[in-house]
Amino acid sequence: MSSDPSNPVRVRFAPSPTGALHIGGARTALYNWLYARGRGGQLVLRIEDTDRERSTPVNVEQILDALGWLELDWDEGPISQADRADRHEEALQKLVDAGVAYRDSATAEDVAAWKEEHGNRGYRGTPTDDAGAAVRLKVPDEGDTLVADEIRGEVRFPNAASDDFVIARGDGSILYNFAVAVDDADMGITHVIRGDDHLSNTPKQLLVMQALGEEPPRFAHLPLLHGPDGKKLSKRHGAASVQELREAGYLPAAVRNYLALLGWGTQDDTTIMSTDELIERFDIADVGRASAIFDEQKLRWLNGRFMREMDLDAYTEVVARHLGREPDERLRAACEIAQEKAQTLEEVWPLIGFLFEEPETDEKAWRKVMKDGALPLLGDALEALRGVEVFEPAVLEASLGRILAERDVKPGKLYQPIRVAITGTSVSPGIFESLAVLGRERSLERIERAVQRLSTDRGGPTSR
RNA sequence: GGCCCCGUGGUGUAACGGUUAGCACGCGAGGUUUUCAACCUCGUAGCGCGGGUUCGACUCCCGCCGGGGCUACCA
Repeated sequence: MSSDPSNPVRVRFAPSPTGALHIGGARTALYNWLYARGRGGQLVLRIEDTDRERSTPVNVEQILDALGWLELDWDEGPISQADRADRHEEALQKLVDAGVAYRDSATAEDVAAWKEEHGNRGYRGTPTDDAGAAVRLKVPDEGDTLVADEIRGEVRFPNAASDDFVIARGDGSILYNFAVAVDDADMGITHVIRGDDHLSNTPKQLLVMQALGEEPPRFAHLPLLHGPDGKKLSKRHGAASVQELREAGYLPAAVRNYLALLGWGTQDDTTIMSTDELIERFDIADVGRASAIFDEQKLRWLNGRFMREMDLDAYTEVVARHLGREPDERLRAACEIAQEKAQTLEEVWPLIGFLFEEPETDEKAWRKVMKDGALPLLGDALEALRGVEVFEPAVLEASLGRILAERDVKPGKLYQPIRVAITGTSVSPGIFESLAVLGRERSLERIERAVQRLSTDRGGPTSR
């Protein structure tokens, strides 16, 4: 686990630049980061800003933003591939001059035809002088290209089955498998940790590095992530990107913990870990080989654990940021009584909203709770609340408790009507705490209103 | 078609050539309780299939089945 300071670990992460940071990509980034941090190295980003084929808008900012939210830090690699063009051209020329790459005018159809004739073998082209032809790398006919994968072990790819693949288009622009190999070498990348879908690309990149005479990095290919239906994870599976996770009210620390556990586990069954502990314990060699399904339920649970363990100031802070409010005293008081109940930041407001604005009454809850007996009990409650010395939970509990004894009713008979009266719903923080934070004046107001409505309903046509 | 990867309960995982196959989420039951949560207790459910190797396979080998990836002048 020790790192050689003269040869620092540099792991690189290359997210797809076409949109939001996908959850699978986030896990890859996290593993890269944990591994780098655990070795005293750094995470290096390589983002392609060119996407000519699909012509989708490239959104680098969005990805950097998501990584920042996850609280991962990085070293910026080449963001603009245009800036790398000279270097790519140079490497390409070197290979052509050395005769390990050659121009070939064959088109995709030509290659298909060639395979028709030669069977399922790797395509081998015919060198041409045509300067407008694509450049292909020569792949040996014999032997295997060996990928020494940190997770999969040694994987062999027979060279004979591999095409002389195109590394530069006819117009001179270079292709991905060539560009990454050159960039990784130039950036001094020591480890490439990425999705399984790149395993088959690895021999190509290895071949390029070999031809260039560069020392290849170590590779680790992670199992892919799928949605609950077993299909590739996508939008229709709910939250599929880091941005959506943030909007749903998850905490970065919880997301890191959860993502780390998606493909990796500890031998002693530890589940909840701080990020320092993750860094300490994580090793890429321990990552599993089977693809995993992203299931939000466990994330919710884990997030709830993290939220409950925060200290009140920090909690108030993140809640305020999520709600776009000021973390003032009132919000702090609201957070205090709601903290143990919410699993995500999104769930906080429904619990405390009644403290900030007039609640809308949940009619279903009203009908369920405002039954016979509610009216006189609410009357008693009003009286008790008016007469109470200080509006504090313990005092309120004692005072309202006396009504229970006098009337000989179960607690729910009294507390649920009060709850619905002041919060509008049957689900809220503790009733005494809720009353205390809401304050005497507004509590009385809302209960009076409920009493009024109850009285009216009784005499109305809907009563029996 | 060719090449490659993968297969432990519903989900994420742990372990091991020999254990009653562990833990967590979920789910179910009970407890606690002013609602909902939280918390506590108990429970539920798994080694894809078939051959080998072995005294003994979830574990090693082969085949099959199933899932996935690559097979672009995409990244």
